[in-house]
Amino acid sequence: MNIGDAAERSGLPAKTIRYYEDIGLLKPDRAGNGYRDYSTADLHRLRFLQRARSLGFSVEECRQLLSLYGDTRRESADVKAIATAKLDDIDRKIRELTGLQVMLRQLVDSCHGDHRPDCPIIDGLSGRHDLH
Amino acid sequence: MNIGDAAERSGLPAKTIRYYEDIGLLKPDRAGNGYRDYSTADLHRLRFLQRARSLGFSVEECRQLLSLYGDTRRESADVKAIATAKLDDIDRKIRELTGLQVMLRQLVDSCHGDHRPDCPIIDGLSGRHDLH
DNA sequence: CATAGACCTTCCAGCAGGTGGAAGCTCAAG
DNA sequence: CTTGAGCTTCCACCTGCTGGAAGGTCTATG
Repeated sequence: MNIGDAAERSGLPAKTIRYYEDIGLLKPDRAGNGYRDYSTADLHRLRFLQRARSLGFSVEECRQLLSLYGDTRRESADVKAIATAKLDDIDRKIRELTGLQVMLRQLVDSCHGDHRPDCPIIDGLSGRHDLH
Repeated sequence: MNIGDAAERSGLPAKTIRYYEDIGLLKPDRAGNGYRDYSTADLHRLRFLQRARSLGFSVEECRQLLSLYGDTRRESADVKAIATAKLDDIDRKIRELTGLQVMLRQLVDSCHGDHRPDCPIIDGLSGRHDLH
């Protein structure tokens, strides 16, 4: 399978697939004409990467997961540890963003948004008033 | 005030402060010895940057906000528009992360996390089962 | 058989937003 | 006078791609 098909079937751009090969996440065969030739196993790896990346795993985490993926003697607990750490990250990010949301909402709501030059958002960000 | 003090008082690393100068976000004076000399106005800008960046504004958005900040004839509505757009971004990010959280939580909860080699997380990420 | 256009290849550059380190100057304390 | 902290510039590197140039290849049509 050519890279275009692999791209379409994995949901990843061809550029990204070549990049993943560059950094050693997969090594597809080459056809006689020099074109990359993706097997169904390669396609599995690509789909795995697409999902894991979109779930917020870093490329390095994906690399770890892929090495566990290919290892039939791996322990389920190893994988769970990575996923659980990621879940903690996500929890933290949501909490941070929610904090920002509250702060920014306060700023926006206190702004009259008209033609007067004074603006509570600018004042708030400049630290003239304490937002906490 | 030297860069070290400015760093401590603004909450930004000295490296980052120099970087912000490089990209034209501020232009502190220079003392006779060549050291950067930060005024209280500079410090305001740095604190502004620290807060705005931590609130998720991009550097370019900060640049816009700073130009509005210094412009006494700016319209409050301009600032409100930027902040409101940012709030939408944050809402969207929180929704996305919450989606990921649900998915990943399902995977982690379905994983027995023991010494057996089969692992629902790997299986889920590899697309063998549909998660939706 | 020629040619057009879609596909593939490699390589090089750049994006955001910094961070790390080397080499060298300056300042304050003892 | 020396030591160590702090400052300077410059250059490279980080993540995770993305865009583009220059060129080879494949397929359909005339």
